[in-house]
Amino acid sequence: MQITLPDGSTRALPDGATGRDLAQDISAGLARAALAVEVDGEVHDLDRPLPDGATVAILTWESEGGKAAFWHSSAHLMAEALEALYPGVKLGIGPSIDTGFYYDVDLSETDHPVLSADDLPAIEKKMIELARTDSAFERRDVPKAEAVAHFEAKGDPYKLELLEGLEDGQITFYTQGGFTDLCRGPHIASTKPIKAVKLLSLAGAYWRGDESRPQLTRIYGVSFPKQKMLEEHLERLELAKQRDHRKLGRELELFMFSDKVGPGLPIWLPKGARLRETLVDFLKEEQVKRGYEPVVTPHIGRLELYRTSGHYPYYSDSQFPPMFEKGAASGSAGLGTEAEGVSEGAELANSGDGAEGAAPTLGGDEQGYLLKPMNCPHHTQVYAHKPHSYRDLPVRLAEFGTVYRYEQSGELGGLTRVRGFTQDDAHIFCTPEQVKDEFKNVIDLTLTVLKALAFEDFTAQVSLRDPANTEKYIGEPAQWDGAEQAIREAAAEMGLETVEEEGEAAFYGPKLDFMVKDALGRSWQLGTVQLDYNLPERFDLTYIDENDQRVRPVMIHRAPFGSLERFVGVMLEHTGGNLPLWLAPTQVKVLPITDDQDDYARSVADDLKGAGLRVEVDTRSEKVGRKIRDAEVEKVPVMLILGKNEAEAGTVSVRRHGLGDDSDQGASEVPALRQGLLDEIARQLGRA
RNA sequence: GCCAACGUAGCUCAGGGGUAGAGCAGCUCACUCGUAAUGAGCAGGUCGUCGGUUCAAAUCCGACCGUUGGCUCCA
Repeated sequence: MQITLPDGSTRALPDGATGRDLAQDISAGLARAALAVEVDGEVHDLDRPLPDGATVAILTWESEGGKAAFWHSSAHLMAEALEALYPGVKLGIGPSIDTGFYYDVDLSETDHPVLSADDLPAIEKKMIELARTDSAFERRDVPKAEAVAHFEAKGDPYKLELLEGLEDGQITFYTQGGFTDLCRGPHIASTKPIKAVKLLSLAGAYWRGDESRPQLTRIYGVSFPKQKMLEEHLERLELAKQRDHRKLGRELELFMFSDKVGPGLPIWLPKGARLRETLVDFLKEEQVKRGYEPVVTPHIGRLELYRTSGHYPYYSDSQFPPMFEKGAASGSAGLGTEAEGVSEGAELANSGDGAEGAAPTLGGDEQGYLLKPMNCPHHTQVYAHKPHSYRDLPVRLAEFGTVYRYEQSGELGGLTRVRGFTQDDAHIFCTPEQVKDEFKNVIDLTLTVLKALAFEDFTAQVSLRDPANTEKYIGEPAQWDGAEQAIREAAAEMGLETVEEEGEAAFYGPKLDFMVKDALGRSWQLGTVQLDYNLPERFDLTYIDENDQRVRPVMIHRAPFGSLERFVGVMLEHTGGNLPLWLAPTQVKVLPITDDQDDYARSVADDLKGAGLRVEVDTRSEKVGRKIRDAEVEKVPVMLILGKNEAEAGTVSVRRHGLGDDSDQGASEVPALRQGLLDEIARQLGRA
């Protein structure tokens, strides 16, 4: 038979040859490294016969598919170890993931129902012991009835439930050693290559991700073909922790949290506020250039506003409970408008079944106020305050609006998931024909912002309707087709590469999201551009078209940063806290060598401050070495070292963060330095 | 919210049934110094909160508060 390799070349093999035979045919080294094969795009076991005419790639540890097979096999190995250590354990699912593998297990009927981190080393040990037996992973087709009988005998309800969703004739078992699992595969050939295992963490995980189902114990782990690779992996995890924005935020004194203020409510310290304001100023300028008009709206709004928008009470479990006016008819829970009443409401929500239990009532006519969970309802009122002509459109209303959402306590984390945050929000009201140009305008803005921050590894995702389920979306199908096409074209014309995801659109419109990964590899959504057919309808927004007809505008929600909090968090992790000059809270630190130079240092600082730079002078009674070290630790981009020579010559000696001593000792003139820094900032902002 | 771990000085962490310890940071003094930590002294904590066990609790138990990882990667 003929097999095509990824490079297009072909090879003739005897009928019934397997992936292993192919690897062997290419080279003995490849055969040793081979973990699995990719046959016409699908990953298979090494020892399955290859179909004639297939395109086949040999997968090693270096490929994603190879790693996936390795880790998936490691999950089975862990399951085998668990069965050996904890007889009676029931197994959920155990896939490979991007960073290793996990298995969800139910230990409730074993003699060790609660697993703790202390138990993990024993499981690792057992896994290694089992791996050394060099047991083959054997695949077997199993009739459904036999599979059901197998798991009934074993008493495993989870596997039985999984079987319900599978067709007879498509069911396979894999066995290694004394362990057999329902599994589609693929697997590596044997347990032998699994040389190093580390079980990393334990977590509760609801069966099938459903809170109403039993909670299983999820064990996360990672494994490698060499001990050294595991050590390197653990080192990388340690290094990633150094870049954690929570650690950097504390060390650089950017932000904090206070138990007294409340969980998930970040407090910006002076240096963090400088950073934040710099970001805001930059974006405000870019927005003005692009035709946005700033507006300012209150932090609360009547419940009626949110009933009209549809956010209340529909999303009430993700909102802080409403405030009711004193003496209002509904005061059954005794909530007043005073601060005490409000915080008590929040506590109620915390101990109850979400805010629904906490809200005094959810009656349809309650008068009261809601802390705003988004800015759009307010902005519709700005648009609605006067009639609009098609000649006015698009109307672009921008506000750095602080919003509050009652995230579940377990969801909170650093600056990436908080309960109070500021969106760089804007709402564009336009005609359907303008949608494409508006998307282009927003993409341009977003790319400008990401470029100024040297963000390169982000992905842009276009979220489309689920074509199989069109009735759950509001608006005309033709409108959707047009809009989805407009987004695609806008992205293409702006040179933005996108991935498309069907079924990820909101019910009210398609969207374009910008996603990035944090230091630990978790994915976060930052910027977003969302089309909305819903709110203009609900608020009865209109404009008069050229035929003197009242028609609906299209609304676009957009936030290039998403939230300032999350954006700063992710940016700190990307830069490791080494912020670009334009953004650093302290841009320049002046370091006089002895106090004889203090006055000169202050005069240099004043000169630079006059040009708008953020400058500090270190006049402590310390040696320069110490002053430099502290400035380096604070990650100040520019240090100016001033001694007797500089003071006499009227020059400065420049040291850049992270670069050590530079060669121009004492050689820079202050005006040239000042201009150089200003030019550098302009370049970073794309304004050179 | 649920599962697991954690919570000791501003930070990093040690200790552990007999009422607390280090380094750094801070303050004072001396030192006036040329590219990543000058020295000495001083001060700083009701060991997250509340309750229980005990002659005695930071230590053991419970509840609560908070932090962290996970609960969306589908045999």
